[in-house]
Amino acid sequence: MLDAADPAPMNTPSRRRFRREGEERRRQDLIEATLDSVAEHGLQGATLRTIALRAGVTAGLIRHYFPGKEELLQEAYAALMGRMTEQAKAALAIEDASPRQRLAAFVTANLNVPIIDARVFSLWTTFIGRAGADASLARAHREGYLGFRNEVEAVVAEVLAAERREPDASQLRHHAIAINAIIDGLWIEGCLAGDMFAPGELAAIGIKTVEAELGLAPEREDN
Amino acid sequence: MLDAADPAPMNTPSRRRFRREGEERRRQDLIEATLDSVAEHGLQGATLRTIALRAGVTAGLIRHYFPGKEELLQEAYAALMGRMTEQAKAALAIEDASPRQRLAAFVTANLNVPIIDARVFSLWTTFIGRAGADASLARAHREGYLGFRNEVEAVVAEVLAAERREPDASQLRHHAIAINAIIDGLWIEGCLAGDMFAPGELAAIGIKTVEAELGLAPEREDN
DNA sequence: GAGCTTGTTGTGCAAGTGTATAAATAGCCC
DNA sequence: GGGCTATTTATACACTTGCACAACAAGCTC
Repeated sequence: MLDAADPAPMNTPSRRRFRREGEERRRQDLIEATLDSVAEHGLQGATLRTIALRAGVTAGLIRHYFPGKEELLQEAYAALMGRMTEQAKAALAIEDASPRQRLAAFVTANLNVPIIDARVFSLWTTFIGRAGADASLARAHREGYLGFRNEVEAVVAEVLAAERREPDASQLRHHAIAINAIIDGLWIEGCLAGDMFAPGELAAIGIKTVEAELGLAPEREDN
Repeated sequence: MLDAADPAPMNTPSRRRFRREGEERRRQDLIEATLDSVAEHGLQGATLRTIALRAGVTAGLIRHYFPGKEELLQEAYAALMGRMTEQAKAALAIEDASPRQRLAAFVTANLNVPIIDARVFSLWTTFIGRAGADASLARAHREGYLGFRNEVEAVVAEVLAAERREPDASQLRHHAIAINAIIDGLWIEGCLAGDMFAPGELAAIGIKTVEAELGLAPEREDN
């Protein structure tokens, strides 16, 4: 049971067998393994050896694709951010829908899987927590946030225009900030304690709250 | 200028001088040093030596007050949570005010310093990020969150009662979840990019959004 | 298939980690 | 002031970490 590392019975010094993967494939695998490691045990658990093990290679290989651990983490964070904003924006791109429907679809998309996901949340917190200290991280976040908020602001403008309302720039900005906050806040609640909410409940609350913020007449119901 | 660590000119093997502080004081200092270290460099940077240096003692002393690093971190987290919920609830305790005023004061308090603070946010993210993996952390958070939400729900009930409204339990719950999300979301935006908002702007948006969610008539203004 | 390139492994190392423990001294009690 | 005790320092140790580098073999080219 002990020392089961040697398949050959004799003193074969045989190395581990391996395959040469394409460069892009390896980088992708390493980045994914990095995200997995960070999500599971935080930055602490993301050691080169852990990452390599998860990617099915040995630690030394990482240095062949990345100058150092720091760069690997940065690329992993960039990949994460890219995926998140891409998914969020995709929800806005539905065709043949009224502005109000598109806004509702946007809220719904952001308050269900796969956006509501404990793994993504864990990654977000570990990286974003360092934004206060790391300037490049802070800038990356700010750009992503502003991009997101501008998307929201654009839809809000369409929704209000369809309602014959004419908000000025300041009001639009306030609406966008508020709606962004509603989505973020509900997203956190869902990620941290998804089992406390019925399926679709967060999305329903989100839509109702957003429409109240914009002063849209509710479909029906009182109080 | 270099090697100024030895006050005695000769080969004195003199140990570092020290003072015996009270037990409670030392524990408090160590916990504070821990929070500072975590806030500044994350869990990675919070080594026993770093913490001890910040607390003005040597690393070995920590083991005299805490069984191990794990326990020190747990106590530090508990202290942080306690302080946060205490501050938040204190804002609700103002006397001689209408329910609506108390709610507004609550929102305002949570969207200004010292609640909006990059250091606290950094601490929150580093600890909460591990809630997905660490069960005790998750439970601690859930209790704090539910306590907070129940406070909100109680004020909401008072506000609506003062308006002669009679929401049922489900509606109350939805309002509390939504308001909680609004505060959390705006809190994050303020912590991450406080300089993007004018002083008091977040609080103003928060109050407006919360009152819209509850269907309270705005003081004045349109659109 | 021989040979070459380079992706990949394995080992080594210095720095740093948490923990254990012995030595020293600060400050109280008499 | 002398002696005791527990706080505090200092050192040691086993272990992990990121990184450097030499050896190796996978798979292409001819």
